[in-house]
Amino acid sequence: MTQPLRDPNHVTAGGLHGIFPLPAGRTLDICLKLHTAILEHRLAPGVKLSEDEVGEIYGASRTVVRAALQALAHSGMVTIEKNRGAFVARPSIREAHEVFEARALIEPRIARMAATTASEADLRGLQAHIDAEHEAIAAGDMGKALSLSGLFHTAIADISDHQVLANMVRSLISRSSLIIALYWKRPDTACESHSHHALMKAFAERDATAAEEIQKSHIIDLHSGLNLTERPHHDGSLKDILADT
Amino acid sequence: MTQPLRDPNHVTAGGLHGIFPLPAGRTLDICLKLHTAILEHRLAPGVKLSEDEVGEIYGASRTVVRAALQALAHSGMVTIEKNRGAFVARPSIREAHEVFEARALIEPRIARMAATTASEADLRGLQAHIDAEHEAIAAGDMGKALSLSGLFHTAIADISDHQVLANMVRSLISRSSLIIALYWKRPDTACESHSHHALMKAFAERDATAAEEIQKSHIIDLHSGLNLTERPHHDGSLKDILADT
DNA sequence: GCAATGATTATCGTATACAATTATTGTCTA
DNA sequence: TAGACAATAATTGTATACGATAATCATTGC
Repeated sequence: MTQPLRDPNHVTAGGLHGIFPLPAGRTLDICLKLHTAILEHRLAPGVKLSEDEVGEIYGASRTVVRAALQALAHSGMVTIEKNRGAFVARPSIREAHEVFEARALIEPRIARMAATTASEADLRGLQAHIDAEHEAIAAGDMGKALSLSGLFHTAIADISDHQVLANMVRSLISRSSLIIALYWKRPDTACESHSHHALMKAFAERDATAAEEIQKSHIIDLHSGLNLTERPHHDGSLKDILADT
Repeated sequence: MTQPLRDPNHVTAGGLHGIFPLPAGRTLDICLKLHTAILEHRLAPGVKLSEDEVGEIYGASRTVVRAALQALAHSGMVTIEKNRGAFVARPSIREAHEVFEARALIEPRIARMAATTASEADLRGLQAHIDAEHEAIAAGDMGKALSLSGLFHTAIADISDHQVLANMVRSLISRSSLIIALYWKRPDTACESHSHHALMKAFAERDATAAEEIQKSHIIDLHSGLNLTERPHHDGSLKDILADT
């Protein structure tokens, strides 16, 4: 009988658990809310997250907000600067390369494992994920579509049943969301969802080798879809946000 | 010109930076002290880390101790249970397998990269590491020897110059220390240091492929040196500590 | 007009106090 | 004596207050 990797009262809700080893509570709530806001590109890289401000929004004291921000810093989504505060992270070009190199190493292995462990219910869940993604694209909600695209990868990680690697993947995907916000070439391209379909097919056929290779080339595609030759256009400061008007 | 991955005031001292994205200060100090204490097996898995107690030892208030414990929880060295407190983590058998599987995936790649990027100074540094390890073994300080053995792997990760993967390796090695404390078969075996020698040789010859394969089999060896069939002998509770007498 | 400098303001770092929860101990009863 | 229950003690969760640091802006001198 296998025992859980961490304590059971470490939340398992929402599907994006695991990166935050926090007991359930308001701290975890704030983590999750900020996390999804970043994943949906409603919080741009570089935006300042003042403790007082966040605390007022969510009705919590600075103590709990601080803990949440530090947790987010550990997962790489937030940068904390001494005596200056917390900001939504702004991954460098170098970090962008490294994150996608790491994904290209880990995720194909994850896909291989998931291909053998996926249940029928898992496959239906993945398909529902793809459908929701299409729906969001049709509705023009690009933030949500991108978020779901990432969540598809984390769902595979969950299916693989390798919690250590799955947590790494989750962290990498969260950072990828920031990287895409900063460096994505074609803002309105339908996000490679045909790769996701191909993966689904490999899973359905229990073809582990195919799943591994599809995932690898998919991530290399994503990597090459980035413009990593120049500094990002806007850096999150108010000046740059309003520069277009 | 490459820019640093994180903010420069995120400490770079001591060689085990990187897992703790904290600004320099007392919180980071306490993190590092507890971290090395765990790595040197002076803090056994399951030991309770009371906030008041730790705070009194290091002369800090609970606020800063709490932050340190949460940081350690994020790197997987500490488990926090709601309303019960923080404990040195006690990795399950399953997690032990997963950690070494992850290492077997990532570290060979790291070794390959390090073989091409290592400078002469890097090689001298690694050799010094090995020497220090031998010295500790000769002095009978097994805790320090084991700690240095792990630090050898993190040193390679640093040399590889891939910060994202290097941080993952650091976290995995820290957890490996706990796993070894719980599951190591032969308490007094000279810890495979001949593998480290072989790696050094591959680095010196710039043989990336050899380095990759040596590292892979080295980690598989470590994995197979664990007794992962039964629950750990003692779990940190008084009952189990005194059960032998 | 522009740059340097000093006071002001806002924000973070830390300590401490109180509330909530859990663990322990002592007592009672079957 | 073993088990259940209640009171007590200890520890964590959270809020708030104070001191320290950095950014801002007005003022002054060139």
